[in-house]
Amino acid sequence: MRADAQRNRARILDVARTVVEEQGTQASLRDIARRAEVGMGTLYRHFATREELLEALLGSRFDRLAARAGTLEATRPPAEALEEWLREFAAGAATYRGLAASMIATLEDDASSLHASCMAMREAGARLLARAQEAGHIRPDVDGTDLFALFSAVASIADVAPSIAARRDHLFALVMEGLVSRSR
Amino acid sequence: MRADAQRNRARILDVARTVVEEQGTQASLRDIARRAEVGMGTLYRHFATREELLEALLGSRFDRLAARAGTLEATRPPAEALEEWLREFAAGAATYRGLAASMIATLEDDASSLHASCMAMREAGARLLARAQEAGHIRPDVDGTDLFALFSAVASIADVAPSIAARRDHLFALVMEGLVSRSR
DNA sequence: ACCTGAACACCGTTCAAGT
DNA sequence: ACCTGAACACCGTTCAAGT
Repeated sequence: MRADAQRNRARILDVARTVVEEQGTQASLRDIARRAEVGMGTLYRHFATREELLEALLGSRFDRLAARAGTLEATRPPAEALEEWLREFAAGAATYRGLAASMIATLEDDASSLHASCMAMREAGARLLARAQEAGHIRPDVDGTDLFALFSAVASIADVAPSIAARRDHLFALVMEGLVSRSR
Repeated sequence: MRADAQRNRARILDVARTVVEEQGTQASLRDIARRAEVGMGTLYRHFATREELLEALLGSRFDRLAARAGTLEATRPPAEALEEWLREFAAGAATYRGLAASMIATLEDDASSLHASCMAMREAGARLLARAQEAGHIRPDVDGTDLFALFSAVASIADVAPSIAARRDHLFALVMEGLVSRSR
């Protein structure tokens, strides 16, 4: 990559981080280009879609969270590992406004650049879920998609309604309760 | 109201119903005006905000659901009344794509034309919740806002991801499980 | 009193023209 | 190779001009 291209790419990512922090994952791409002092075409050349930009911004976080599931699986009892992972997942989903919604969109759209890293992360969580189910802690009629859907749903609504954001943890706890086996 | 104004209003509402059915609550207002064969100014004269239009489209549904809570309270045992009402609430939230999200937005925005009717409906649900709590069926640490947040969250995510829409009922059931008292 | 549609300020996306 | 910025097709919202 040419040196000026490299510089532009870095500038765009830098500015994008700030703008997404301010406006959420639906931030204006035009605004990002403007503030990076770069033509629209340059932004599109480096990131052909909004999802490519988000992947560059967030992909490593998803990878880290996927790896984290492996660590927790090796070091903690099943129920505790799952709960801790979900706590970290929820915290990650709150990184940027709209992120939970972007992750949900990824479910349907396997052309999305966020698809692969999100799926890997979901699958890592699903393994912790399966382990907790084998240990009898979690209802057997729940799968990884249910888990992801419920936690993402609560995260995405909290993004949109600040008054609900205040009770995020409580809502996560209530959802968690619903997944726990009745007879232990 | 002048006769032509009355006709225009009716036309707009008619077309809006169709377009919102097609595109969801975020439907293009321009498109509605176009298809109603009416100037943009006319649409704005009759419905100053998108929420006013939605209220005209949906207000009576909310009122009906609020009234339904009273009926259920009078005719069914507490737990059953709450569950049935939530079932109907969830079905209503699925009327239009984006409706659950619009209702959630209403929480923060008390200037919204949907605010009053939504709040009345939520309060009706909250009364059923309180009754089920007094009967010991539902955890005491849940309030009407929790109830609304959780069910709306699941409804709104199902709007966005068809693959999740298929398991709506299952997700509602899981959430419901989380609200039920452990010791009965 | 009410209606129309152009005007304005924004998008996202594409692409001819430049270096 | 890469960049620029105008062009295009859309928005929502407002408002002068018409009837």
